[in-house]
Amino acid sequence: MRKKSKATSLDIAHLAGVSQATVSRVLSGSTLVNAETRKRVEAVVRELNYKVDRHASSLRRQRSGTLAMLLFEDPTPDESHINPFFLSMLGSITRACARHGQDLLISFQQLSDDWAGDYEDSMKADGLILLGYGDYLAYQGKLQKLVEQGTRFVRWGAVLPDQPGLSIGCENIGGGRQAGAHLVALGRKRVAFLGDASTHYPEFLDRFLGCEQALRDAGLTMDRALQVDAESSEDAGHAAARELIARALPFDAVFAASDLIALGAMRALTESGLRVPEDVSVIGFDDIPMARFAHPPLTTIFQDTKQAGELLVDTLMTLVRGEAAESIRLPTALVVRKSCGAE
Amino acid sequence: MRKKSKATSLDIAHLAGVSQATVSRVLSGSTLVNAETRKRVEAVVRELNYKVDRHASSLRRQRSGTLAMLLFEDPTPDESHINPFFLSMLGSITRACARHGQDLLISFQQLSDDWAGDYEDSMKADGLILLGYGDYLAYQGKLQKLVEQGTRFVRWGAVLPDQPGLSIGCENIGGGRQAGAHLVALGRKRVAFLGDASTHYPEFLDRFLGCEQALRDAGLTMDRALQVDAESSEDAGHAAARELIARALPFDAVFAASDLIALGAMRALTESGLRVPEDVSVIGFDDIPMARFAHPPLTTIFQDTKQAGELLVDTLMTLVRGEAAESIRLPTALVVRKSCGAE
DNA sequence: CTGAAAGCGCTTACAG
DNA sequence: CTGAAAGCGCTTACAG
Repeated sequence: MRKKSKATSLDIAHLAGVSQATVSRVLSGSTLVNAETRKRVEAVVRELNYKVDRHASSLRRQRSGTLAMLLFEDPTPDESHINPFFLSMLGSITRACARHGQDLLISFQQLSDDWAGDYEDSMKADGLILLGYGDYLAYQGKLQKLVEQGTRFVRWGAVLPDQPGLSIGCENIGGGRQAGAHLVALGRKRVAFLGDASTHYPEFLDRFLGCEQALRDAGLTMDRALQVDAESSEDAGHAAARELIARALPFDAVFAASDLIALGAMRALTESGLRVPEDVSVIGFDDIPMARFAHPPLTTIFQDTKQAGELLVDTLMTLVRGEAAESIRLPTALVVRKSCGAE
Repeated sequence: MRKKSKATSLDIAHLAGVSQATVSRVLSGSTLVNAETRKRVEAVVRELNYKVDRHASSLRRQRSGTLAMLLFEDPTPDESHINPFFLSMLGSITRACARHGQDLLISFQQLSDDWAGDYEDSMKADGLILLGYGDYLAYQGKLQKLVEQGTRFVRWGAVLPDQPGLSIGCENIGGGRQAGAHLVALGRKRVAFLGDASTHYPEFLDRFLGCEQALRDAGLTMDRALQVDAESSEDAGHAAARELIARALPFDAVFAASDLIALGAMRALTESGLRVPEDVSVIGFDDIPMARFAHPPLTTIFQDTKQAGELLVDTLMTLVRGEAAESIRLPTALVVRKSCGAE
């Protein structure tokens, strides 16, 4: 059942009556080939449906023509579930790779894995796209080492001043401000924040800080007693909201650091007899597909995952070509639905 | 900024005082190595953080150690959006590949692309996982050619009698029966079907047929005038439901061929002033993540995407090893929520 | 514009 | 158990 052995460039050369080197030149689009010769070779190539052997080519060129997308998540290493926010980037990352003529490898990684070793040193990939929430401080050192090794990578996440390597992320502070301002405009005064708000989770922290700024502009403050840690998952959101309720402090709005947290929180709120948005406004962050199906539909801060995916790949390719590139912060947008009580 | 040139097996050999061949044997886990020698080599390997060059290894072995997951969708070739049903398989496919020590390549494909050529002939992948809804009849010939070429592949889809190659799919007829039986038990008598129900879309057809059987068992019939074509998307579901309503025939239930169709249909129904589930029961198929967030939460037929992903990879690897494998049909399960009016 | 030749870094018969 | 050697299928200086 093994197929008839594949044609090689030497076979093509014989059939076209040229040297193997010339076949290679034709296929790599070299200009150093006579038009006639090129035609002849191309005809044979088409006829035999010949394809350049990727490994031989990569071995010789010392370039794999492949990018690796590594997903790492602290919480559930054995889960086959992927954070929907990253999932929504997958499509545009895949397409952007195709546009650059690159193949895309995808893999789950633990914090303990040797990312550069497994993908770059083994020549499997020319560059890495790092996606994943998790304790930033915990893998900062790891990123530092990647930089020292000269590994080419780009990560999605907060764009921080002294970070190792490049990031594509969104305007988390700006997004937080949009959320806070919306809540303020609706007359909310006691805003709870669900999600970690420490330097371990800089994206969440910036969202918190942005919201705080918006409240301050309105002469209000964020009460730290209304902040509950939560990683980005529905269950964590549910637990955090229950904890918030248990604290028995008054609040009239919940700003969830992510939509998943917001979804879990709405469930907990409803279970406790609190009405959304009548009793409490809920606003999320991300605008994942599930957000608009929530009940009530979730008002949230949109992050442009399509553009994010493209930028991630474009930036990485710039690095792979050996050119300089910079971190980028994407603007966010408020998406008003029903969960805050607007309209 | 290029990193210091990578160590090769020859470097390791020199440092360990053995031949390059021995280093290779140690790294490929050969038993033909003295325990002492092995220790010595492994120590050097660890110290230099040496990794076998993937391309040199694959070129020599004539095996890529990689599987390719090809997603093809007719409708929106330029969209970066992926059908959520396939997205939910991605996690388990990724993990299953890791378990088999295989890398996973992911790519969008057009029906016109040369799948085998681009991935197998070029040695990029040892086998293909084909995912995608689309006109079965249109690519049946293509699958036939893959078989003739000896390309190793497995697809997700209907398990049909004379199909080319192997499929992993679910019991579509059984699932259709479960849907029909549930509707019947609820007293519904005029069941509409949203989705293509022809041999071009065998999965949808089987679901239709299964539902029809369940109705027949109860002395009822499916009225073909209540069937409206729709591909698996929310917009198509919305349009199909509008078309159904426009036909002005009485119906008290909608069986959507997929959850996406059901979601779009519920929206159209509501817009037309019909209440779900009071006026019309709606049941979907797939149980995508969005289903339980729908309003009302969508009753649907569950397909085990986690197991599907594992089976897809396991079966493909069996083929890659040159062993015989078979198509598999997975059981479905009724998931009762609120959209049919049960409870 | 074209060909002969070297070499990318491995794996695996072949000898010993 | 180990080493010397061939060769996987390309790309790319080097000559002409």
